[in-house]
Amino acid sequence: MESTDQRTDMPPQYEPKATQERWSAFWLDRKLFHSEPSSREPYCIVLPPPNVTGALHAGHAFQQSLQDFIIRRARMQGREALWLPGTDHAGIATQVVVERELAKEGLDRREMGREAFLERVWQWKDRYGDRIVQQMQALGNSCDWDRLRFTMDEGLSQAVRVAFVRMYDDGLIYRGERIINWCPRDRTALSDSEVEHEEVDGELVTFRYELTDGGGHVDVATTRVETMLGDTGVAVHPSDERYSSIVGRTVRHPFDGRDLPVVADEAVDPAFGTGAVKVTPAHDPNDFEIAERTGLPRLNVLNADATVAAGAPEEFRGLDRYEARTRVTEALRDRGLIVHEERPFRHSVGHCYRCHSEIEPWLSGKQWFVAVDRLKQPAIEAAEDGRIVFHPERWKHAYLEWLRGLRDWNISRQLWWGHRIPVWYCANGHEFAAVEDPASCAECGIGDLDQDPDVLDTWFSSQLWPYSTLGWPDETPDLDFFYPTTVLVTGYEILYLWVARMIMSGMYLVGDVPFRNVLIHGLVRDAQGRKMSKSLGNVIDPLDMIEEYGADALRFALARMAGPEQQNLPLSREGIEAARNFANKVWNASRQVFGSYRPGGGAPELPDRTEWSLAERWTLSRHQACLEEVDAAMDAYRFDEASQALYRFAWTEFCDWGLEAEKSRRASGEPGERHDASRVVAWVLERTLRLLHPFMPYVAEDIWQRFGAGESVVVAPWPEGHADHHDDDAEEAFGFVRELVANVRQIRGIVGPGEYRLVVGDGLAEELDPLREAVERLAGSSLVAMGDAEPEGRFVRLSVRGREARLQIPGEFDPSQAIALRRKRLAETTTKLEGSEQKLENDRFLSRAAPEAVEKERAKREDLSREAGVLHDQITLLESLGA
RNA sequence: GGGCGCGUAGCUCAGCGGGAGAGCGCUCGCCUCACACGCGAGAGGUCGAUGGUUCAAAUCCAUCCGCGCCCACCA
Repeated sequence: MESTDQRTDMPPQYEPKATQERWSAFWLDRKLFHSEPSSREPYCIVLPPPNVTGALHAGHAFQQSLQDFIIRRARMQGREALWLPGTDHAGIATQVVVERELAKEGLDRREMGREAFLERVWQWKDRYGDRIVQQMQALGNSCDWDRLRFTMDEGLSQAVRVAFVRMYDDGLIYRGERIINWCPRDRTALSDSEVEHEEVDGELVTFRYELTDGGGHVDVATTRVETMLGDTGVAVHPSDERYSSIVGRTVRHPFDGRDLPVVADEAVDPAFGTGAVKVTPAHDPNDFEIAERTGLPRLNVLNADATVAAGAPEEFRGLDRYEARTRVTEALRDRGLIVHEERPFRHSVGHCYRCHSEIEPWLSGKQWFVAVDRLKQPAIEAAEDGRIVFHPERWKHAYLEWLRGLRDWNISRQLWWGHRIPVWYCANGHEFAAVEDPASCAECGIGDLDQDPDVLDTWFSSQLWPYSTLGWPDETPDLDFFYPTTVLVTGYEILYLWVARMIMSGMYLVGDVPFRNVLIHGLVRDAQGRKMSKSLGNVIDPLDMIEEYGADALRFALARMAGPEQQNLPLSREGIEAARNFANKVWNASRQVFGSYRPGGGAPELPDRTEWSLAERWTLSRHQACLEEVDAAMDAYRFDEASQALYRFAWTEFCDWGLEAEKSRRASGEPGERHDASRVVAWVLERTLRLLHPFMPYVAEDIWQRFGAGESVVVAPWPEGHADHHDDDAEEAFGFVRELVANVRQIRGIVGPGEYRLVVGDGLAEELDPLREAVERLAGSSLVAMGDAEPEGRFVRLSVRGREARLQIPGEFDPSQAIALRRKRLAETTTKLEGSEQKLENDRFLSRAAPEAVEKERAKREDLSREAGVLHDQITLLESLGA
């Protein structure tokens, strides 16, 4: 037999760093993560592409770990498992980063011009685009790196154009002049989903419009006084009798003398404020619609940077919007038109999801929109009839509600970095969309063409991700084989921004759902549930954690908190450390096993059933239970449960009892016998490593390789269960042993070291005989049968599961001495306890102590009280031993 | 305004109709020949409050209190 000692190169502590480097290289070298269409069952996950210029954070680490757990298991289960990675160009985010870089050099993109600027962005991308990919690899992600894609690479850009043109020609994309969400800082339009609403403490100002004919006035309230510069009317409810006499008349604008009609419209709530509302069509979506219905004109009084524009009276031009607010209020006050000064008013204001500036509802000129009415119906049905399943299911309802209320999607951005809108305008006023850059007008043939200057919303390309990465619009073998993908793993924060749109576009462009399952997870927070932020100083950098504790530890810690119902996922250094300790535990269990087991060719094989000891039967039974739990949990995407089951089995069952019980058997005997005695634990270990591999691939691989059972645990078969390993008798019998041992240990802990003898009746002795060595080792006592006779000396009666035993304690033991010691300590504790109580009492009467100090004192009293209880119990036990 | 989630051991959470659990932290004893990133033994909870359904409720229902999130064209 080949007899190399697998343990000689296993140090007492697992060393993650070298292990990770070694096996990463090995996996990539062998292309174990590469996948092609085959006769196997397809299993595909597309990675939600992180920002190409971003850095890997704890949220990425978590989300990607979940995907890796899934795909590694699927691969072992014999599926053709593809995890397709990539990065996103992230329009605004990237453009802003590069603009900031340029600003350091004193450069401005508008001065550089579009082409030069884009060149700089590409340089940036080439320089930093690999960084996040390398970071993803450091996690141990088993992505098919040969298929790495980027939303602006050639193929995906082509997909964007085809999608656009198809939707344009089908009337689903149109250009229109509507109120949009404008970010004055990024100077671009945003979709509704990119606006975050926040409650803000504002002020409600009521001011007065005098009727032009001098016959009275009407008061209106607003939180945005400055927009009154753009008012073109006043609206009241049609059935509001207070105002019926002034409908149709006009009021005079105090600053520029314009006459503003008073109109009637259903949208006005008569119960709010004065029941009359100023109408600013160019700066408020509601007002825009009122103006549409009533024919009021639109007057734009803001520039793109939210300063007051030329359409406004001269005295306010050029002012910033907030400054204008103050100045307009002052001007109104000067004219005696303020009815109520500012009243505190809490209302919700939109903010840019990127830069957090206040969003300006603005009439920016023509923008491009996707009409959603025809797109959303199939997307609704796909979720309703279960072609797409949400995990947890409650997100389905959120998704459906959002879709039902969805309005047209603004997709044009006034940026340069992104997919330029493939629409051209000719000198004759024709407009057309084209996949390839045209040389002449599609309608009149003249060559004088201008391409639309805007680029598409980043999410327009992202929504194509599940199929554009597989080759769409071409009907590639990949697309045919892997689409629809199996499961999408993502956070709830982009359910609308991204997930819903992938479903809508996938249904429309490809004709089928983009994925069959959607796994929605929570957000990674710190141990106190707070968001990780630099200002709080609570950021856990996954790369630091990998450096310090190893990738396996980080992954396992992430797995353990992956409960699906949580919105917050607390990640702490302590949790990662605990996972690191677990990896080390597995490592050392292997050292133990390889101390006697000598791998032959192939995986360990179980000896014949008749040769299993009780401890082995119990271990195999527990292992089978563990396997079933892991399978059920992973099928339900419950990685917290799966990792918990593995932790419990590997540590508290396999190591603490399974391995310990076998130690004595292996300690004695010849080398050959030792090997035989290890076959069961070796078999269990090898299979446990396979179960552990999706979570802790590096340590699993490093140990697994020592069995010489195959190329790599990455492609080893996922363990099949052995239902016949369930062994209720062994569970019962060994459970009894565990309890008996625990009882003995408890007494030994109190009495102290020495020679103990566990004395049992003949019947029980016979039952325990096969376990004699294990029991003696675990309990630290020799086992003797004495029939019904009383043992000599001092002993404690034990009653475990209805069976009686007596533990004879060391002859030299002197209870009175032990009791005296305990009594002394009890007296000390009691004194301290009384002191503590006295102190609390004094503090209560004098109420002078700081609350924190009182709390601390209370905790101290609690501790002392508990200690006294424990000592008391010990004294009682010792006294029962008789003096 | 509409919807959703959460309140269980000091901390973070699992359990969701019949035994109150895990990790970390804490106390005590141990460098026991795989592991001190360890071993053994402990302490610690009226499962947010009230009422109801049930033979039985942390677990189901109702109300309330306290956190948090999402959606919404609240001037």
